[in-house]
Amino acid sequence: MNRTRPTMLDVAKESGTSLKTVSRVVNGESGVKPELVVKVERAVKKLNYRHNLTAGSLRRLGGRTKTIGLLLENVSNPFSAALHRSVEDTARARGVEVLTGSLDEDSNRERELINGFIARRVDGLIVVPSSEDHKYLVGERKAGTQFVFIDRPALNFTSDTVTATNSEGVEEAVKTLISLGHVRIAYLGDFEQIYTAKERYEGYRKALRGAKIAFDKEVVKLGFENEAAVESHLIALLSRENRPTAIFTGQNIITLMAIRVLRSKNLHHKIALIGFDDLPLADLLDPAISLVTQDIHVMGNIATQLLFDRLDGLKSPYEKRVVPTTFAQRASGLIRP
Amino acid sequence: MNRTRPTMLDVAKESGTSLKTVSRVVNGESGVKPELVVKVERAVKKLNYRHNLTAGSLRRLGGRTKTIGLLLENVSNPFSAALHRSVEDTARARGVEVLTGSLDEDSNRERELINGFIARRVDGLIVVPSSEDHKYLVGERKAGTQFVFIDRPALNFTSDTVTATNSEGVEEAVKTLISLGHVRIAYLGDFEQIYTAKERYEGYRKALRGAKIAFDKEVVKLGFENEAAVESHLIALLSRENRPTAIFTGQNIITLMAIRVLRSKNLHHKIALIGFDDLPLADLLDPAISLVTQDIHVMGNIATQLLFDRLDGLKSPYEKRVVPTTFAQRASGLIRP
DNA sequence: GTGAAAGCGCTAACAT
DNA sequence: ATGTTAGCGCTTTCAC
Repeated sequence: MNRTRPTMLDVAKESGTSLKTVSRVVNGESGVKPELVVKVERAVKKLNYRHNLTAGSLRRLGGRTKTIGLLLENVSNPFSAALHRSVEDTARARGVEVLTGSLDEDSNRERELINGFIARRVDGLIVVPSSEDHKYLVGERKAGTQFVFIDRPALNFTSDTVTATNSEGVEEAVKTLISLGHVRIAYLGDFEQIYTAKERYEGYRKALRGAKIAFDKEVVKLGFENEAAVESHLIALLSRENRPTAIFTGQNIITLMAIRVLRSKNLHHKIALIGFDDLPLADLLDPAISLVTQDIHVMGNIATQLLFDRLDGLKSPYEKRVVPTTFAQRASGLIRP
Repeated sequence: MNRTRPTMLDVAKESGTSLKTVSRVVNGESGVKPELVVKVERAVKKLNYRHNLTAGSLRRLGGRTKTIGLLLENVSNPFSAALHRSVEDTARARGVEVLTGSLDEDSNRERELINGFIARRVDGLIVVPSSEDHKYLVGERKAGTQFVFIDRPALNFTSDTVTATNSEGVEEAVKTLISLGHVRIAYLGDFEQIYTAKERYEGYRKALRGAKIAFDKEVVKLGFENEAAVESHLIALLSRENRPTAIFTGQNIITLMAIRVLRSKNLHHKIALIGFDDLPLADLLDPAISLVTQDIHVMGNIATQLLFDRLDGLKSPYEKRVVPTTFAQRASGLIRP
């Protein structure tokens, strides 16, 4: 516990060289006589020396720690977890480690975590934002910390951003429902404050407008406090006389709930359903569930690469990268009115 | 980019106090006159000062960084992701951040990541191990880094460990199959080198032994190179004349494949299936899938707390905590031979 | 090619 | 209650 780790000076003494030579060897710098390299390496092994990167970053020009931060909605949801993996893979190739945290749609938590990560001097941050104002980051960027936003753009803060074609993806899917003859198409999504929720909802409205279907607010609901609220809303919706013949769900938890409720009412073969975001096993359900999905791997990869480009000094205008969604049409989306 | 962040000295000058007073205020230490606190806080705000925790840890007794490392099998698989979240929550309550990494059952990757995290001077590590020998950690622990193993124990390295009742959980489930009259019960699991795989398989054998059912190696297979191998094995298994009447799958990807293959052969209502590990939507499939699941949240919480206890100086013998599994019996596990 | 000295931003130890 | 000084382990700078 209290024994302190050996330092470069200890290694220098053990190997009969100097501090600086040890530093050169440990950092793989060229221009050290091979026999000294061997001596140093022997001493490193003997003393079980471990380089202290954090001490080095203190003096190093630019102060880089080779650590980045990743802020997700919730590390345990499948979308966040997949994003995490793709960021990790891209970072790994560069010897960069990643600090992670869950924001739970809480703007205070966003600020706390960003502060916590900056206190640990991450080189940059990849953020799925949970707040509605990011101008507090201006000072951080000036101080050298880079930011890339993913899934949702920053607000009041121009920055590199990677998003999906939320609106277009939904529009395409809803259009297929319309082409099957559906007119009363319900839409259940997240609160409009959430960028992706707003975009997806916009796609739904565009599809209706394109087909000249009158908008019916009775079958639209945005924002649910919890899963139970989704459930009771669906039950009410399906109990109406003039119930919808198709449902579009703008998020995976809502989709899940819709599957459950349709089933419990034995309507799963009668009412069409298309959801946004992937759902494991969706193709094995009866009926198989139609989904609009995002290419998470590509999104994470682009975001991480963009962050590294900025850290490497890229000075071009901030980029808005948009990654196409995929429409997996399956039986639940092919049910006719 | 190149502008350097303000330091405590800058804040001291700006506020007309000294370095040490700023340090006291920033660290929330008591015994500073309220008016000085105000002055310092004003200067902090004005200069946009951000405390540098890594610099502090260099001099601080014990050298703690308030950062821990978490090594998982793969951050994007549901088990790892859930574990991650529970560790994060427990760590958050203490102001500790977490560095994460995926090992992919690769022992080299385990050493690399542990070295990388130690180079960043994490206070401790929570590890789902992927190697077969951990005596290389003895020196690290002596140097002050603490370790807790989760899901699987360390080898050749005595340490705190949190595991589930793998064997007992499988035994109970297989016994219910036997009680329904099944005799030819297939077992498909992971390679025996993986601790949990071995334990689960042991539970299967115990259940057979207890019922005096002769062991039949024809229906047992441990270890698959990839998903396709699982699939082809299952197809062969189910094409036999004397095919099994029930299947136990020791891991979620194998369970998934079993669901798919049974369905494609239209045997999903004829052959019983029970799997290990949770599967989202399992209760919505037809038939609903019986599963033996782990209480991941509890496991992560215990492991993290144990790590903090050690960091706080707990000197008692290393603990082996075992968390009970749960058997969710559903239709697929109730099919009779 | 190698080393000595200074100093990164902070906390510890010791004044005052 | 506040300030001063040394030094954590490293990289930089510059001298040899």
